[in-house]
Amino acid sequence: MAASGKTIERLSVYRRLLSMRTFSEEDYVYSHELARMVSGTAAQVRRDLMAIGVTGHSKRGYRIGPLVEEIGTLLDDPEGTRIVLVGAGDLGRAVLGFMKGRSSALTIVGAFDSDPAKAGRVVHGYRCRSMDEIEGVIAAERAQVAILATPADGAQEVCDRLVEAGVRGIVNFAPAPLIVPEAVWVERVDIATALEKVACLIRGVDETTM
Amino acid sequence: MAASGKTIERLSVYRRLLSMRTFSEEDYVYSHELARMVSGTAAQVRRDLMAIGVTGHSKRGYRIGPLVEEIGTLLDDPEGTRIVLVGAGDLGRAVLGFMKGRSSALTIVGAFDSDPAKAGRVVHGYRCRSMDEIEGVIAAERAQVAILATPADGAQEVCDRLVEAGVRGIVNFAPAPLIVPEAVWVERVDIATALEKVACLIRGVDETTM
DNA sequence: TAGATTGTTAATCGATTAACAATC
DNA sequence: TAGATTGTTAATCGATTAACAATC
Repeated sequence: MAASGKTIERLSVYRRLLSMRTFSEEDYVYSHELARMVSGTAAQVRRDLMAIGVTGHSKRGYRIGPLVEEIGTLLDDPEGTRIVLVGAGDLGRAVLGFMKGRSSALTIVGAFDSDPAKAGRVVHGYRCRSMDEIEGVIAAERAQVAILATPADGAQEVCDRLVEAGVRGIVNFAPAPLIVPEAVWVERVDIATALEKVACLIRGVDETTM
Repeated sequence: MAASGKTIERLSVYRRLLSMRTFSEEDYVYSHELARMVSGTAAQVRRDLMAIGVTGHSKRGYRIGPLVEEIGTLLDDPEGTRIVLVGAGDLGRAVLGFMKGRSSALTIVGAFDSDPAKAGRVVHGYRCRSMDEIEGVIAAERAQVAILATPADGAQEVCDRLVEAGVRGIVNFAPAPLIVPEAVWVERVDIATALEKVACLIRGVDETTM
């Protein structure tokens, strides 16, 4: 029941991996097979699955069907998660493309941009709206999550509006830290930092290997 | 000297925050100020700065100029990091937009797409090339890092080519885990998982607060 | 049976936080 | 001085890994 953030991330990956391939009702997977796929350890996989109460078979491993279903019980809100996207630039467009035709558990209920010129434009099947409408849409659709794909400038201001309007979770692509009330969860996706980290770590690897 | 991955991430954020505002040679910052900006603790900031050997002043805090410079000494390769981008879809475009006119420490030396129709097209000032050329460009430019912004299908195949061509670090946006030799560092940026995690955690928060 | 895998506890590892003497 | 901050060690916390009895 008490699954940590890391466990949740890995469960999400397990599910995606298992869903990518078609499997029959009778297919099983071993913990070490899942581990190899995610470059982890079998013990960790078993612990993750223990956290959601999935139980395996000591000779055949875990039945894939029930496993995927049980991950869904943890990850997916049975009433669905409704998401607004702010920022219809390249990144916002990429996210919309990602979402199009994906799981019904996550639904984009509105895309917004501060640029009035973008209002009305249709991106990947989603109509871009003016920021004026965002509070109304969040309320009407009961959106719980926002994706912030704006530049750093003004990100905090948008964030404040989102929180005020009732959003409880934010995926933040803006290269700026957000200050939010404790009840709001912010998941940072920091592309610039990811790049700098890789550039730095491959230098460290060199030192160690030399 | 021995900075962990987490410390490197935070140092990258500190630097960006400090660089965003203009400061004079005489400006100082306290550990608790930096901590508040990143929603961390002052002790953690001091530990991070200790790791790069930066020393503060017991009454005024840390001088910003030398601090930013010292972070650069750790993060930036003095000879620069040359990066190839694979996948010129929405996401690849977003990354190119990000990089345009940024720090000289990271340079995009080539953008590639498997779609021959995209070859020759110019995106954010970068000319998109055919995948046939990628090994040549990596060798000629001595590119150390690749950004993988392709769909999951074929990501592993592209990855293998990159590694074979000499790339030692990969920022992986493709929703697929990559199998690489131990000497290659993969930094995963998983948009789908970030969304699922937020959607899941805001439910958990509810339970705890109730 | 023999062999391989699960479920789970104990041991390890690493990172964060608390605490406080030293400093200005 | 009094008060606030740094530098650093010790304590805590959490997550990962190792280990192994139970199971098939």
